[in-house]
Amino acid sequence: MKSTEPSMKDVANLAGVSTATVSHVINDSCNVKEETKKKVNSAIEQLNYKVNPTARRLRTGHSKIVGFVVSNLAHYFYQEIGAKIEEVLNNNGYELFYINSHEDKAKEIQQLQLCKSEDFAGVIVVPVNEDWSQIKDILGNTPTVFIDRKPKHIRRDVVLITNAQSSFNLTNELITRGAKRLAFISPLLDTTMQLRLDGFKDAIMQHNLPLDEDCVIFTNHKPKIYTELADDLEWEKVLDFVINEKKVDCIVSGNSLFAFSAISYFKKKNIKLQKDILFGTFDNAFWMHNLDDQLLVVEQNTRAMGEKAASVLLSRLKGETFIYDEYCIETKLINLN
Amino acid sequence: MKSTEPSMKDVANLAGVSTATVSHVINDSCNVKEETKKKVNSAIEQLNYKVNPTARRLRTGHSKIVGFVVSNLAHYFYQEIGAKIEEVLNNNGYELFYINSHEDKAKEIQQLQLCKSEDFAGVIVVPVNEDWSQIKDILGNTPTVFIDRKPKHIRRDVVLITNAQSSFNLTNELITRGAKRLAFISPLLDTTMQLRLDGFKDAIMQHNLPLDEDCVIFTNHKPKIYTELADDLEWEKVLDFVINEKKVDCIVSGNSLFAFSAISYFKKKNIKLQKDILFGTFDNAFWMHNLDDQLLVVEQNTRAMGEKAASVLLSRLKGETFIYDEYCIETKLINLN
DNA sequence: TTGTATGCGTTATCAT
DNA sequence: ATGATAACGCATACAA
Repeated sequence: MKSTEPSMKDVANLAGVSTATVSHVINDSCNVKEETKKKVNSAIEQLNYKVNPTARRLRTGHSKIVGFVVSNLAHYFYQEIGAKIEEVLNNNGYELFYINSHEDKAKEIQQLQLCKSEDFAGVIVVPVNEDWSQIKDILGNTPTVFIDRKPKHIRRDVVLITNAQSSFNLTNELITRGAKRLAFISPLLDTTMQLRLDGFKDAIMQHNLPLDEDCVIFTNHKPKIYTELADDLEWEKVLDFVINEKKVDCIVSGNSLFAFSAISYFKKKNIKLQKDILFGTFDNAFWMHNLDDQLLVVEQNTRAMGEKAASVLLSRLKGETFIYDEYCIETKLINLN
Repeated sequence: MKSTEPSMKDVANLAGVSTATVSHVINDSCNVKEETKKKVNSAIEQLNYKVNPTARRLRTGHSKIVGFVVSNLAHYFYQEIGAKIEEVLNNNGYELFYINSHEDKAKEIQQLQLCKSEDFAGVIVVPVNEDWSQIKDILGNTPTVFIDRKPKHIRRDVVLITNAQSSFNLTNELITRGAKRLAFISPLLDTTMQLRLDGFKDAIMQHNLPLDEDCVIFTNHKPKIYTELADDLEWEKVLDFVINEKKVDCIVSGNSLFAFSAISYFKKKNIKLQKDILFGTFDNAFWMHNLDDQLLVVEQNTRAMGEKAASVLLSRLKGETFIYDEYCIETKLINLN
C-alpha cells in the first residue's frame, strides 16, 4: 500500500511519453496520434491514475465544483431546490457542495470568501446579507446566481418566484372566502417578504378593505430548528395580539416556518383553521399533508427554480454573455386536506 | 480592480523580506524577530493578503475542510446532527461542506473519491454502502468517522445510538400498553435497522408473545422526497396487509420516513393512533408536534451524536492514536401530543 | 505529432 | 534569524 497517488509523471514513464503528451490526452488539447493515445490511456488504467484536482486548480485557477450557499439548509424547501440543482450540474460534470450559512451574515461572508479562495467554478446563493455593496467584490468574477432572495446593490442573475403576484392571489382568495380583517405575519423582513407584503396590500386595497398596519408583523426571530418553533412564546404573543385584540378573521403567513408555529398555536387554542379563522401561507411543506387542518398554500415549483438556477449558472460557466436577469417562476394556489 | 489576488511574493516585496520569512510568520514555523513579524503583518494587512489554500494544499497535502457525506441530506435529523458538527469544527478552525449521496451507492463512492482527491482533512459519513471491503482504500488514511450506520468490513470510529436497547424499550412499552400482535416496518434494512429489529424481537420473546416473521417488513424503497411519501401505494399495500390480514394491534416504525407514510395512511383510513392501533416509532421529528395523533417516539440526541462525531474526528485530526471504537448515545422514550 | 521548459503559490530544506 | 531554492502535480507556450 503506497501512500502517494500516482502522478502524471508516473503515467508518462509507463507509457514512454512526456507528461505534456499525457496532459494533452487527458484534456485532448492537441491532436495526439491514436496509437500513443492508446498507450497513455492504458497506462492510466493500469496505474489507476486520477488527475490531482488541486494541482490542476492551482494551474488553471478554477475547479469543477459549485457551492450552494444556503441561508438555512435545514429548510426542506431548499433541499428540494438543491436536489434539482445537483442533478443538472452533475449531468454537466460539476459537483455540488452544500454550505449552510445559518442566516448569519458574517458567516455567509466568510463562506463566500472560502468559495472564492477554493476557486469554485461558481456559486448559487440564498443570500442572508441584503446589502451586497460591500460583499460583491469578494466573489470577483466567479459566476454567481441568487435564488429565492434578491440582494441589493449587486447585479447578477436571480431566480425568484412571482412573489407579489402569488401573494396577491393568495390574499384575494382568502378575501373571496370572506376575510374582512387580515394580518400578514412572517419572520424576518427581506426583499422577498417585502414583495409578498406588497401583493397582500394590493389585494386588500382593491377590495376596499381596511389595512391595519399593526397587523403587519415581522419579528426578527433568529431561525430556530423546527422543534423549537412549536410553543414559541414570542409567536404566541403576536398571535394573541392579532386575534384577541385586533380581532382579525384571517392570517396570511409569509412562509412555512411561521406557519408551523401558527398551526401549533391554533392547535393549542383549539382554533379550527378556515372555520374559526381563515389561514393561508406560502410553501407547500411536506409536513402539512398529515395535518387535520385544511390549508390554503402557495406551492413553489422547486424543481423549476433549481432547474433555472442551475442552467443559468451553466451558461455563465460556459462563458456565454447575456444580460443579468430576474427569472420569476410561477406558483400554484393549492388546497390541502 | 485587479483580477488576481496578491500572493506571498507581493507581501514579501512590500515587507522587504523573502517569501520564506512571510511563510514562517504566517505559520510561525520558525523564530522570527518581533520586528520583522510586525513588518510582514502590516504588509499582509495592507494588501489584504489571504493565503491561497489551493497552493498550500498542493504543497502540504491537506486542507482545513471536513466533508459531511450524508445518505439523505433532506432528512431533518441529519441537519440537526450537522449543525452540531459544524459548530464544533468551526470552533477548531475547520470548515464543513455538506455532500448529499442520495442513498446512491455509486454516488457515495464517487463523492468519497472527491473528498480524497480534494485533500479534505477528514470526513464524517452516514454510509450508504454496507460493505466497505472494496471502498475502504479510497479514503486512504483520511480520518473518517461513521455516524448513524455502521458499515461492514472496515474498522473506524462509529457513532450510533443504542439501537437495540432503544428498540427494546419502545417495544416493551407498547406491550405494556397491551400490544399482543406486533409488526416492525421500515424502509431499507441496514445494520442499524437490524439492531432495531433485534431489540424488537427480544422484547416480544421475553413477553412470550408470538413473533410473526411476515409482520417484519422492509421494502427497498428508494428514498423519496417527503411530499411523495404521503399516499404512497407500496406502503398502503403493506399496511393493509398487516392490519387487515395479519390483524396486528401494534406497529413499530423503524424511522420517521416510514412513520410519515404510516400516519398519512392512518389518517386516510380514519384509524386513531393508540386507540385503534398502538404505534411507536424512532425519531422525534419536528412535524410530529403538530399532529393530533398521540405518538410514542424514540428521541435521538442529535446534539450529542454530532458533538461526539466531531470531537472524535478532531482527535484523529490532531494525530492522537486510540482504538477505533463504537460510541453509543442514549435515547429517550417520549410521548408526543 | 510530441517534447522541453516554465510557472501557478505555497512549504520546507538547507544554507548563510 | 533570514534567504535562496527545490518541489508539490499539472497545463501550456513554444520548440522540435
